[in-house]
Amino acid sequence: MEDIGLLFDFDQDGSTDFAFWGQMDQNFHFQTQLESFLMDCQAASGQLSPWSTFGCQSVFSDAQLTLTDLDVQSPGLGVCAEGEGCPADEPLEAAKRRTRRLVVHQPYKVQRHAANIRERKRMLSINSAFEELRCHVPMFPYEKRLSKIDTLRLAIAYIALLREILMSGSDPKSYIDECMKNGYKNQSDAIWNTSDLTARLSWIKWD
DNA sequence: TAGGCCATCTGGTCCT
DNA sequence: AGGACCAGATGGCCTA
Repeated sequence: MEDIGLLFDFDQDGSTDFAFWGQMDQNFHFQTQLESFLMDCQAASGQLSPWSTFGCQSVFSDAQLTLTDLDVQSPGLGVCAEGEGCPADEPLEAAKRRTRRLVVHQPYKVQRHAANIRERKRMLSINSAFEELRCHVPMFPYEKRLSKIDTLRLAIAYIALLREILMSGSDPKSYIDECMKNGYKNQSDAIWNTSDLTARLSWIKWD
């Protein structure tokens, strides 16, 4: 039984986009396992842009085994070595050809890469939440994308103002107009410039 | 060119 | 033990 690791760099930027590792014994059916894994990758890549193309390069320059080893030990796979001018097949085949098999002498490295990938996915989900939040805070039509910190601060100020409107029981539009005329005094300590906030709200269609 | 913003990597800590 | 979460470090990109 030996450890193997597969590292995928789909966008060919030199960093690992997906890692897969496990143990392999004599009965290990490499092709089946790899195909099923690549199907997972394809499914995942649909959600995790920018993984749009398959192009794999080993990130371990000191890999102990190469595609030649893979060829010998998994004769059914039909892979060819880099630079052999393989025909352009569908992405799955291309990925298989470019996949590197590694004997993991550095299990920490592989685990670290897997952790990096998870962290990247986590950050992607946070960023998508920020995008969603940006859609719910008042923006000027001509305004460029808000930074994360500005999005948070504006959201805080916006929520505070909405609460005040609710508490006042008055019509939102006239409340905003009044704020524009007299200057909005925020009851909270929101960092966001409050006159800027009311100006933003004046763009909102309240009916 | 400095400063702001961001993505990524990394190691530490907490949680399941 | 492994994954989630977090914060610090770093480097790239953009803008004033």
